[in-house]
Amino acid sequence: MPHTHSRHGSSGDDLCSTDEVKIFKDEGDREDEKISSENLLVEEKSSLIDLTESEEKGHKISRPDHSPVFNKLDTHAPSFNMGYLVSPYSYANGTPSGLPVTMANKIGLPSFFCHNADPLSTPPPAHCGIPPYQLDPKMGLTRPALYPFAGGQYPYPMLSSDMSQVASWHTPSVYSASSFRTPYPSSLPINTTLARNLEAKHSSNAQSNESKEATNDKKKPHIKKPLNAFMLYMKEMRAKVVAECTLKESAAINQILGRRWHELSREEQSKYYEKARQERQLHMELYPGWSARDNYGYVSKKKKRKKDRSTTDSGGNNMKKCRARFGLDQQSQWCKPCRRKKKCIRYMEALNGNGPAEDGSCFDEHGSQLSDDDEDDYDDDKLGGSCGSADETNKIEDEDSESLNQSMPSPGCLSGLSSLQSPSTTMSLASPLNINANSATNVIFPASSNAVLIVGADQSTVQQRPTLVSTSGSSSGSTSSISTTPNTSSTVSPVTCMTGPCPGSSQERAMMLGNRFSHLGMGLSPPVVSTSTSKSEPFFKPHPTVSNNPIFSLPSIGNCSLNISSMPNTSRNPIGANPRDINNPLSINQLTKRRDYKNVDLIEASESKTIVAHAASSIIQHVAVNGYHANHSLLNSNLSQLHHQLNSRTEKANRSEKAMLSVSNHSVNSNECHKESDSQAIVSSNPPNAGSSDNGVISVS
DNA sequence: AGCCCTTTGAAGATC
DNA sequence: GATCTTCAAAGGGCT
Repeated sequence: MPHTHSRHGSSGDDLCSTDEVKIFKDEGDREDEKISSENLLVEEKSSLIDLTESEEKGHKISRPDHSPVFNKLDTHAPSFNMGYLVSPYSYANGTPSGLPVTMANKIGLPSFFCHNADPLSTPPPAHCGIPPYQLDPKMGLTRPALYPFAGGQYPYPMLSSDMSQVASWHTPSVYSASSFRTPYPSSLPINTTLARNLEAKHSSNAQSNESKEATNDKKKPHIKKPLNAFMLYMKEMRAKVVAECTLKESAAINQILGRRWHELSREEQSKYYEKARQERQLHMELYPGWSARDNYGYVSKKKKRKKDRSTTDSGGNNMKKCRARFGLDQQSQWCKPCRRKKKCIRYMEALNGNGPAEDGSCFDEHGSQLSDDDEDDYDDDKLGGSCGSADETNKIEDEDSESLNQSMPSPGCLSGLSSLQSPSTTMSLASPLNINANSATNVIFPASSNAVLIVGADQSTVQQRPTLVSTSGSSSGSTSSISTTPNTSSTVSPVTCMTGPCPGSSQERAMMLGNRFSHLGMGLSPPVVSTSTSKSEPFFKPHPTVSNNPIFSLPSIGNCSLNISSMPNTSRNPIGANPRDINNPLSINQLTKRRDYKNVDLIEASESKTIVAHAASSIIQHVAVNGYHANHSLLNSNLSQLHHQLNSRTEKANRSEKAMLSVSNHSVNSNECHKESDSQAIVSSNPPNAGSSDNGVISVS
């Protein structure tokens, strides 16, 4: 039950805060719920009966005794009936309380149980004459249940046979049906979980055993989780957004919805929290023994299986290299490299897809640790990047002399890092700032100062790795992202600077990259204290002040005016930082299109990127030493030069890039979805002019 | 065909 | 207790 006191007590500015979210959570003890319910009624819901309260006070047994719902229905306990049929809660805004839409749908409730079915919003007394549910083609039982089950297989096990109807036990019509009042054997399990419990209690009972077997035999119905507030909101608003927008991709739509969710007023959100709470409550009532745990692994069963298989294959003895596989006496069957003491091709092929890093480059064909000398042999192969696996990641720290080129630029490495991210903190490096980079690939460019540049890159590796960190509109179609600290939120720039002591050695850099890479994603500084005296500090300001940092409000570079500071500071994935961001000029669709250009001039692009990287590095160094000033002439001029260099060197590449960008811009501009708020994050992305700044992008922002 | 992406929130799992 | 992980909806994109 919502704690309204806190709801009104908190500042209304931060709708996104977790605290506020919790405000609307009913979770918590039912004790608390009872205690606070009266206040709630007074404050918000005085006009409506707090049926939950009555239910809890007079009907608290519903869950503990696990008694079949039928019994409850049979008794016509008002509390129960109303508790189920009419939401015990009303909305603060006066919206008639009804069963949550989804649950109502789920159980086949007529539309008047839906919150927005105004004419019938107030449910008639359960005993009143009500059109048979069969008459309602849409909301009746005939409609597809929200929780899909095989024909007539309403997830409520007890319903089983006839109780596909029970789906309708919530419906007034059924409720009034005489057949429904037929006492249902109380011994029948309410659901599988409850069945398990009951069976446990009566394990000695043969009958119970039988039913247990039957339960086991029967395919366990999948009871889905109740929808949370946001899910309910999405469900309700998706169609609207789709109608408003030309977007069809759910990922993009979800971004919009996510943003709008945060823009919702407190009251509006509370409505959905209420709905969600009701959903959960109803869900609890419907499936008393159900736990979210029951669904764990449901989605990822296949993944797990896959994983297990993979683990078994790669980690088990099945994956042996030639020597271990065939033995010394059958060297004729060894692959050539093995015979030459090089990488085991068979082994690698078997690993197929796991990336070169897993080819066991640190191990010999016997799987034993290699000495450095041995490793050198393998280096000759140049088959494997040094990144991508945990082992390799660790290696970065261990190998002092390993060049960053080996340890960093590999997309495989980045990909591996990206796999560490939390979905909620996923931030792609693809930035709206990166509109024009030719980069088909990227590079983590180690600046000699406090900066690390992420710019264009070695392409040879990228080509083979569809998933990679994308900085400048990489052709990577996958969402390449880097984990960031949860509280970080800003748009990444192609050139990411890090606060903190400059790693003087390659080891430091490697460690920094290895250990702090997650901070790079959004151009945010890791929680490293920067030297306060450093001139470069303003340039490499840590996250909290990122919005005030000049680097995030760089002067426009050519036609690419950057105004990152105006971007919404969402607590999660910043809009625009994501390739799938609908505001991102390099949204997924565009990235997808970009793929068409990916291989066109890859070499030229790569070459250009190297130049860019160096140039950007110089700029960074300069700024680090001399400090950064908005409209920094050096920066601008260098960028300008950079741009021209790029123009001249990658003219061909640019042509295709521009063509693509034109499409991209068109795509973005044609997106009617951008409300004012939505467009906040849109970086001005004018079609690139031939002469100015389309490449500026890389714009070291 | 099946997974991915993307969002927020709830809840279980893990440390 | 804090953090991580999974799942819930949706549907186009991708493999």
